[in-house]
Amino acid sequence: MDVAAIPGVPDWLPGHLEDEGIEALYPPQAEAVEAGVTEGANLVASVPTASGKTLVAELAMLSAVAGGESGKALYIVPLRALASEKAEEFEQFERYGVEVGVSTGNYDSDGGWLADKDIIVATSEKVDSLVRNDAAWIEDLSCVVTDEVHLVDDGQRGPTLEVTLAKLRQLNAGLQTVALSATIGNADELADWLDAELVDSNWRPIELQKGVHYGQALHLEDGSQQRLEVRNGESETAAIVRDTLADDGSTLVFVNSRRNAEAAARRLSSTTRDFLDADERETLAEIAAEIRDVSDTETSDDLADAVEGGAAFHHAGLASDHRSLIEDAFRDRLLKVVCATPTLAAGVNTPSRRVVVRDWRRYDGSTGGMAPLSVLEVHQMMGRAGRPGLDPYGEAVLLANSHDELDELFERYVWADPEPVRSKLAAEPALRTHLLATVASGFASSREGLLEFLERTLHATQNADRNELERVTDRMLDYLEVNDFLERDGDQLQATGLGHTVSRLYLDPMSAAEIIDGLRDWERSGGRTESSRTAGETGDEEPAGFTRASELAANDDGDDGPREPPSALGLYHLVARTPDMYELYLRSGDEDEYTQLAFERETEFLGPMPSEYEDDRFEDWLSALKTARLLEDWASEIDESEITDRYGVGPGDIRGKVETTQWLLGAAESLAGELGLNCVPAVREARTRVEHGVRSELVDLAGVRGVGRKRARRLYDAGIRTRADLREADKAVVLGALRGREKTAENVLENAGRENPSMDGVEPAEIDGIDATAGESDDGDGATAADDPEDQSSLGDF
DNA sequence: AAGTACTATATCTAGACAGCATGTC
DNA sequence: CTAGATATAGTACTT
Repeated sequence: MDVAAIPGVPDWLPGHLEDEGIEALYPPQAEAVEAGVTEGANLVASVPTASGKTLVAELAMLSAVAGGESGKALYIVPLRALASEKAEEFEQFERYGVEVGVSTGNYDSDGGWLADKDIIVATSEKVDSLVRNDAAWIEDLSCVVTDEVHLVDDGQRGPTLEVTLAKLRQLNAGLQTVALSATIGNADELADWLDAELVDSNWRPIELQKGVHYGQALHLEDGSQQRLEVRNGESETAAIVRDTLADDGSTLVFVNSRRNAEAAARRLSSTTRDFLDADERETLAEIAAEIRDVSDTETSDDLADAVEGGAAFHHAGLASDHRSLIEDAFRDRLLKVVCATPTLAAGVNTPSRRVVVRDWRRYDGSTGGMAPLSVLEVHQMMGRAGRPGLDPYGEAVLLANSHDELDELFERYVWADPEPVRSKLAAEPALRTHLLATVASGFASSREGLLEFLERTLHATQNADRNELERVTDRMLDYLEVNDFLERDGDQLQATGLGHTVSRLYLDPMSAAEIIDGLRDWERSGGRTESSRTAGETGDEEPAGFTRASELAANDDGDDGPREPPSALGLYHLVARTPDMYELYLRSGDEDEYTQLAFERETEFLGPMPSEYEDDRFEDWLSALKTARLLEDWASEIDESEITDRYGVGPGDIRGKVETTQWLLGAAESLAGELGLNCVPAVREARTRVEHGVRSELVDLAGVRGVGRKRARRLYDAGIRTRADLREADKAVVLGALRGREKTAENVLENAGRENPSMDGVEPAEIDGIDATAGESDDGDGATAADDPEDQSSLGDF
């Protein structure tokens, strides 16, 4: 189809597309247009990665935005990183007056309110949250596009997407719904659910050959074979990487664990190293240096070492700066190999000439062994092969080490159709969250109303039998009522004040209940007590250190009155055991170590400690303790490298934990405030400490922009203890504490509100323990966290 | 004594969304 | 119903 023939789009669009070199639509795009996607029709497009889904979305959104006075389009993505990536793509339309905005949990576009934007990109949870909080512009939407809609199959996050789409469609009867999916077996059911036209196609702009390597040959799905020799002492993967490099192509290797990714990258770097020219070596060395600057950890070092040889690993333990450095270097063809966990299969666009799916089984504790990856997941990985416009074709390869496995892999993955996508809504965690939110934001006010609302979900489309859904619904309504989030009056359901708060805070009601119980228990019991005793003990013999409150004595005059506030560790533990925080893995030896810690610090925990004999619960509780101590270490200014070492995590994991803790403690503060509890200041302090990674005495200083944990400590040690001190202090001392960096010092003073921050002519004072010439490089803007990676003064992910 | 090659054994396991408030002349 | 790669310690053998 000629671009000039597309109906319903703005006048400028055909010219724009031609400028971009697009003269004709790809077949699936043309099908979408014929199905009316530019004329308001609902559409489900099930097409391979990189086959032009984005243009379909753009056509839909632009036609919707251009059409009406207040038309507005929403683009829903599964990951924050995709939100920014997509928004950047859409910004090409800003020159035609189409404003693009982003909204995710940690980032809102600057330059005005979302209501002023024409296209808004957001994660599904953010959209859900915006609906719960009555964002006014939601009713102005004329088009919603959902990317990667097959993720409704995900047990954890799928229900959110499903319910959110149902809500958007209920709010706005005329809403055009476009859903983009990977190729799946039952796209027709999704179309059925969304009352949509269906484009179901396997067409790709670049040929993709799937195959299996076995022995000395690559067996391709078209029946052909290529000789691909594995040399002595060389791994199969290395042989493929070498073969691809001989043709000047790069390889993406998917493996099943972080450790495997790191080991594979290290080994493969000796293969790739031989193929680098002098320029590449130099640029890679620069990138390696940037990587080391991101964080001073072993992970960072290992990554930099591999990168110097032209290989890299990629997984969620990396800091986000690490990840984008790797992604960019791979796109620029500097890196010849990236060994990745599934982060990269679902994440930002990083195509490659060849893809090797090295591991097709992954450990799964719930099945007690290695479970095969789903066909969809493997196909998603394979779909990364072939860079549009750069490669003549893509190849995706599985590895077999027996003839039987060769056959099995062809059956199981190469020739197989992806599993059908199934709604996971009828599960307790999903329903307790979404039932409460649905009632709280007024979509239903009775059990029948709820069930009627649930008719709009994919679950209802896929399941004729409503029994299961009703059964779980009833159980969860009881749960919500018992915990005082919902009130029932006859048939009527109403959210309590608390229920509204929980829904708006975006907490799992079970997390809220845990937090509320913990905080209340603490206040009721005077800071420690019976309930912090091991539940399995009868109480005749109190463990040592059990009666701290009596030692503190001052207010020990009864049941009420001010209490000793909970400790940071206690609060971190409280939020760490909530279902909204995912658990750290307990390694061998950890169990003993944390059991001991649990008894040493018994008085600090909020709520009862489960008995050691309740295996599962106790283990979860210990795992939360491990997380809590990690957070406490972070909030005690322990070095990042020490923490990654001690807990066996990567720098990215620390950031992730810190971020979740900030959110949950923020929520805890709101709940405590609403319930009139006394611990609000303690909660706030624990949150601020974890946010900046500082002890309490630095909280004020670390709140100054440009001052992170390291700089705050240096300033403090130089005698500057508060933001106010910063406004008054001797500039020489400030400059000395900041290791002689003038720009940094000026910026910090300015951010602290000092009248004249200029450092002209100021000589840094000598300060004990600070080497004025060491470390910190001055890159010009001085006050950002980036010039001193250890500062970690900002949490920005983008 | 140090290096090498090999084997037995222990260890460990993917990912990642969400609140709020509020600034500055 | 279902494990396998890697790190590490240990061992035998060579140089």
